[in-house]
Amino acid sequence: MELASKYSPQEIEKRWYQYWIDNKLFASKPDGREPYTIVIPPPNVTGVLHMGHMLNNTIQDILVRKARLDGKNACWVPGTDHASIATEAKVVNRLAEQGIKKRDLTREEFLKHAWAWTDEHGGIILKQLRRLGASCDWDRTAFTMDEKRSESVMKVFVDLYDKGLIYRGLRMVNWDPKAQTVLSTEEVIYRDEKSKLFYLKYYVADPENLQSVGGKVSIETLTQEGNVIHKDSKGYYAVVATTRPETIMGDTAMCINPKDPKNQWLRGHKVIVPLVNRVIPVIEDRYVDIEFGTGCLKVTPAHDANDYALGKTHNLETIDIFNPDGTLSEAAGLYVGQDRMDVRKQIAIDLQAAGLMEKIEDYDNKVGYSERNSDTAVEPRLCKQWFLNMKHFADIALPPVLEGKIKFYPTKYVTTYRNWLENIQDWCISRQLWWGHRIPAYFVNENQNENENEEEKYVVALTPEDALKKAQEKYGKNITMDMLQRDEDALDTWFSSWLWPISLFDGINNPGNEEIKYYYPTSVLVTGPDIIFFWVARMIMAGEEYLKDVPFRSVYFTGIVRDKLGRKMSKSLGNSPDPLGLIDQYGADGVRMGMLLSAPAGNDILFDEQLCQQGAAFCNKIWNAFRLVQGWQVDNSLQQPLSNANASAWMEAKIKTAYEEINDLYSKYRLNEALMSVFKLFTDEFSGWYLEMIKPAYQAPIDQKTLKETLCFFEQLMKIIHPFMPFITEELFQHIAERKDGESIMVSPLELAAPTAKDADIIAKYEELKQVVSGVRAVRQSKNISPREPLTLEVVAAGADNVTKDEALSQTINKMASLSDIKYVDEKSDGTSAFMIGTTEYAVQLGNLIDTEAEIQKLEAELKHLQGFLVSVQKKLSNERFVANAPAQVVELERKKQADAESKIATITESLAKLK
RNA sequence: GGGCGUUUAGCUCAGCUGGUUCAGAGCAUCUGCCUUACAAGCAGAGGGUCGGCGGUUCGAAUCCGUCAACGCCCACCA
Repeated sequence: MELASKYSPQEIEKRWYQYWIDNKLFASKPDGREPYTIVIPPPNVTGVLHMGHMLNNTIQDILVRKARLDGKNACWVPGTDHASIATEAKVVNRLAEQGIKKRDLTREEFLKHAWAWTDEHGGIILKQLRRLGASCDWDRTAFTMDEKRSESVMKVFVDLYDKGLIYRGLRMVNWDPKAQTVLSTEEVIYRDEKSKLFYLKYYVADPENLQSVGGKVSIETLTQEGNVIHKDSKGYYAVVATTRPETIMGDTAMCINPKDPKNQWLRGHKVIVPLVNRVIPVIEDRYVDIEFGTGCLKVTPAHDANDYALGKTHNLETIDIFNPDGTLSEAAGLYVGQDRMDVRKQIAIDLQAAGLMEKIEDYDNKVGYSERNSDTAVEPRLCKQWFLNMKHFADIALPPVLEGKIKFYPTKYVTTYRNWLENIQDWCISRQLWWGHRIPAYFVNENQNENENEEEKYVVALTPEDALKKAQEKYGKNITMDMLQRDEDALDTWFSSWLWPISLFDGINNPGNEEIKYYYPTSVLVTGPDIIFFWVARMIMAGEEYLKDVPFRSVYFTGIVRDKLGRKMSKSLGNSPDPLGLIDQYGADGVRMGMLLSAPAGNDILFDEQLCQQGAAFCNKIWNAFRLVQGWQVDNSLQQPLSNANASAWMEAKIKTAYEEINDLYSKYRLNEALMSVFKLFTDEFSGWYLEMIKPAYQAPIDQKTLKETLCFFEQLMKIIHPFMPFITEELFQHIAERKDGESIMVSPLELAAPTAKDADIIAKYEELKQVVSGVRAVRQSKNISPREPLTLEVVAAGADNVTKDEALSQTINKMASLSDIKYVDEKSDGTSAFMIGTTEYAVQLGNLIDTEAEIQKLEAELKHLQGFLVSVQKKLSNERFVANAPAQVVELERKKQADAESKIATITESLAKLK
């Protein structure tokens, strides 16, 4: 069969993927083998594949394929996440484009649209993963909102409520005015922002009493005591610095630090909120930072978490001036209906016009934004929500990581994890969204009348029937079904994700079933450190709570994929390549290698398309190496030459040794290094040296044994490469030998013995051999001699153990270095160029090509280097403290270095003398 | 403000508990080769005071201290 000289992946990749699917090679069922389980971090159901997914899923596929090759029962479970906020926002936007407003729809109508969108876009991303070669068990594909997963979520909610771990409470929470929902603290990201610090005038409401403050002292005295008193034509006033002037309508106090000498004069007084003209008390609290601004703080209990705390302590009124969409409410009295950001601009102007603005300064501020709506600032808001008590979960989730039951790669994230858990806050799990798992709580509304102040009555139950029963037990027999109203809110997406490793195997609905027992705990989780709190930690919590065991044994944290300049990939920069386009261009194998080459665990990867090119080139290399081997004609009458037998022994030793290293790297998740080892093993050792050693002369046949061994090596190498490059390796695996239909490299274990001391000896011999060959080649290069021009090599005063003394090895040297002869001499001839390997001198006869002057220069340079080296060694050895303190081995080594250097110097000096 | 991490060749990184000529790899660069497997290739070569300073030690890229730059995470300074 004739193979093209260039490897073209497109057709081959498509064909083998179909073959794997047809033969159910990705499918897994519990059996007697050791399980190896990975659950995919479910991408958003409406998402599209990006470079981050490529990296993450390439890594997972490599690990899964490696496990499969090692004979484990590998199971990689795919699925998607409903991503409630993101998806709901997309649906809302899409509806808006059609002129439909969410609020005009009923919940059911809205959900119909959402499901339509999901069905339309859902799973596109999973299809794209197939192009990459992802070996997921597709029959297991799950969705966080499918029946089993939803049921699990409901059960867990009810269970945790019954355990007293879920509660409903009035808290200051983070409100996203765009999505109009609450967010958890983790979903708020703080960004530095250049903003303004406004200094507002709060006039003292009762100036006539000022002098009496602090015991009938005068203004002058107060000033002398360190008070900073402001006064203008309109009277005395305090100055309050704020970044949010639009919230003054919600001010219900001004606060000073009781120890602040600047503001003693304000104690016990009342001040007037500018523009609003409301009179508010001056309260005192040590919370206030004396150094910040003027030391006067406006207190807006409804719109700031700290102010809320102050309000509670000092019994202040709470005025909520915002509507849920971020516009000003009736309660504000001013600017009603306008957006808070517009009001901020406008009120600054109005304050200034009214002479109520002392000054405006530039200020670097931190502003919280929704993790999902990065353009909308989060608003602190007071409302009733559902919370999960995290203290309990932190207590059960910390030990497994600290004790190493779960290993993090890289380990530095253990600290991050611990810090978070040790300072954890309760998790707000309710969201004012429709797309998601509806909270199974039922409010009992006896008079069918919403009243904020009335104490809430509710029950939590799996079904309306259960709810009714519970409600009757709790609130009396008179409760009827139509008095029950199910909570409109949905749960935070992560409240379903945290069950993922359990719910995928139905471990909540069907505890102790065969699958959960077999596949759980999963082997490894591959994900980004950005969701260590959102997801990783919470899965550990759920695992410990429901299975009393960790959800995974290791976590491999990948980095962020950046462009080669280190910038994040983004649509606006246009620096994010289209993953499928890359696969079209370089083949999936090439792209996989490109992704992996620069991706140590936990480091950001600087993606450079060039690396995909290198991957594609490697495929081509493999392809052509195979072309070479399969083109050889066998002559059964030929005996295997000794040189081939030796080369074969060497190659075997080399593969065994490399394989051991590679396995070690796998175990440490150092996949990029493993790939590099694989790459060098194939390119340098196998193709560059071994194949060249055994390659028959042009059109000459090869002996059967060598060919058989070579094909065996080839197959072993394909198996070693397979996890990284599944397609080309499957293709060649099928070419190497007759395979039955359904056979696959995927499930053909590679069993190699551990390397022995004998292997190490062989490898050492061949390293020396390579050095001799390279030495000769270097002489050729520097003298501009054709690679094919036969040369004679002299070995000066060769010991019995010199490589060239071995018949087989010397044959190989002759072949690789194009030598016509190797001669053993006591003294090298005239007209040679020499080099040293260890303490042996080799000389290439050049006849009249020799340039004596250049030769002398070369030797003198080397001599100088050696003499310098010798001095440093001697210095060490003449240091008594070194000889006394260093281990004997080390001293011995230095002695050997000294002896070797002296011997080399002698040789070179002699050569120089001769040349001169 | 607190914590963590990084700094080694032009680029990306490896160098574990100090001691093999330890200063490495891949890519890039330069030079020579269209040698019938592969020019997406082969052969050869150059290139670094291991961020700065100080210390411990017979010996430091490696351990300690300190400074600097960069990055990440956490934190209620309006």
